[in-house]
Amino acid sequence: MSSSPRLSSPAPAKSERYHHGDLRRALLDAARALAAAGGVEALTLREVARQAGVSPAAPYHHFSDKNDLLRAVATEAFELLTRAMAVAAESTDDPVQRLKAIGAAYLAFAFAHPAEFRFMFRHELCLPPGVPDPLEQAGTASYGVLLTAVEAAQKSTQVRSGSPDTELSTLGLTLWSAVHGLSSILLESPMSKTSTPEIGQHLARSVIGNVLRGVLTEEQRD
Amino acid sequence: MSSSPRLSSPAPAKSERYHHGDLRRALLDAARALAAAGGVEALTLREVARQAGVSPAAPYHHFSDKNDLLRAVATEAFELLTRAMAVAAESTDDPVQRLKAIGAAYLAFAFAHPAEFRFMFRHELCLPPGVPDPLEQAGTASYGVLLTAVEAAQKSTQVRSGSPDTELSTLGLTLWSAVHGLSSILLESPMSKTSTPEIGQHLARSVIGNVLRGVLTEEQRD
DNA sequence: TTTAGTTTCTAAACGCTGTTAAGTTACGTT
DNA sequence: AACGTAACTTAACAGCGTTTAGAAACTAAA
Repeated sequence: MSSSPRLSSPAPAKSERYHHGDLRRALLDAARALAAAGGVEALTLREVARQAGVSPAAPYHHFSDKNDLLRAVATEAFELLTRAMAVAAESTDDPVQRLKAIGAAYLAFAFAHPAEFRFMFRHELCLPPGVPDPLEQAGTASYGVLLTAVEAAQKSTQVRSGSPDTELSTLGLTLWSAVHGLSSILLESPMSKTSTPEIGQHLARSVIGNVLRGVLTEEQRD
Repeated sequence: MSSSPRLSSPAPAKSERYHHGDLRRALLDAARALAAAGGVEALTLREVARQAGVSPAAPYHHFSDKNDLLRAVATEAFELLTRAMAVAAESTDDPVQRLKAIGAAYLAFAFAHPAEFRFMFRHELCLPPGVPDPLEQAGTASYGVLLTAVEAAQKSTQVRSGSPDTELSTLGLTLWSAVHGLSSILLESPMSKTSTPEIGQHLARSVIGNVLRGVLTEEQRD
């Protein structure tokens, strides 16, 4: 008994304990919830602390900065995106369909997490060059899923001839640009309120189809 | 003489006059300069007023809000973009080359005005739906330049057959997505410091070429 | 079990921001 | 010349990010 006194006294509610337990996790979750509810401009460090039930200075023991907190949220969002793209990639064995599935997953992520998507790519979040940057790594990992699928598609289908620029990097960049651009436009445009995720998915299929037709010889229908 | 007393007394320096003359213009210019120098986060309403040599409350006689000032800056940026795209469209008579020129102009604008480009598309700048929004109109005008060129290209070249989705809107959206996505990625990516405008132009040509190949029957080389 | 050391938090303050209210100055008109 | 209006200033408010100093709780060794 005396060796485990904690069992005798019931654990107080997290909000009443002086030491939070996992404040870092709570701060990240609160930040995510605030961004989802009111956009990035509603994401205040003081409000995050308030939601977690701690003082305004408490977050500074877990994040060096407000930017540091935002960077961590963005990094986790990229990890989620990477997983979603990887799951989509495993949904089919056909390389072209796989590319379409990855693009659809990308757009679905943007619609599911609009607030995070809007600041995941902001360059001011990145650390200065030279310093290892988890956000940059997480973004590169997402891009890597696409690049792998592009490479597979290139091997299995003939790359359109007569085009000197259809290297891996250019093909991947073309696809990433098209899908990222579409996601941004649908998300930021005023018409985004009227456009449902279903419309977005349909447009994504069309846009990806258009691009793939330009890049691969084999034509594949929706 | 008495009818034009201003000529007798030399006009005092703008900074010394109580009435600024054209404070609205000065605020817009100062805002643009601040954004160009230090990004959007450096664009403070108080600093804008400081640069214009007026008190922090003065801007409120010309803009209802900080957002209102930002919206005006973004609107003017869209007007500049529209002009640049229109000029590029007139640079050639070939419809496909015209599309490439417009895309290159878009990317060149993004590189020339990165700070403005980064917030021109933020949806929180837009007015609530229903209210006539100059920013939305200016953006639609830019898009219109592209749509007109796409329409011309569709008439002059055969649209690739067997694709049910190659309507005007989808084609335009595909091109806009690809070019906008590429601009965003090049601008926001950490590698953007190393990528020169020339590299960007080259990538733009490749990406647009890839997309056009998917959309139009006639193949045209760079 | 006490003690020392370290981590995690609070309280209070700083300068900055966007914004508003009330008062002042200059302009345009009659 | 006087008045009404528009453009500005001064002063203040709450809220923000951040820092400093100190209190509280956990950890581990004596």
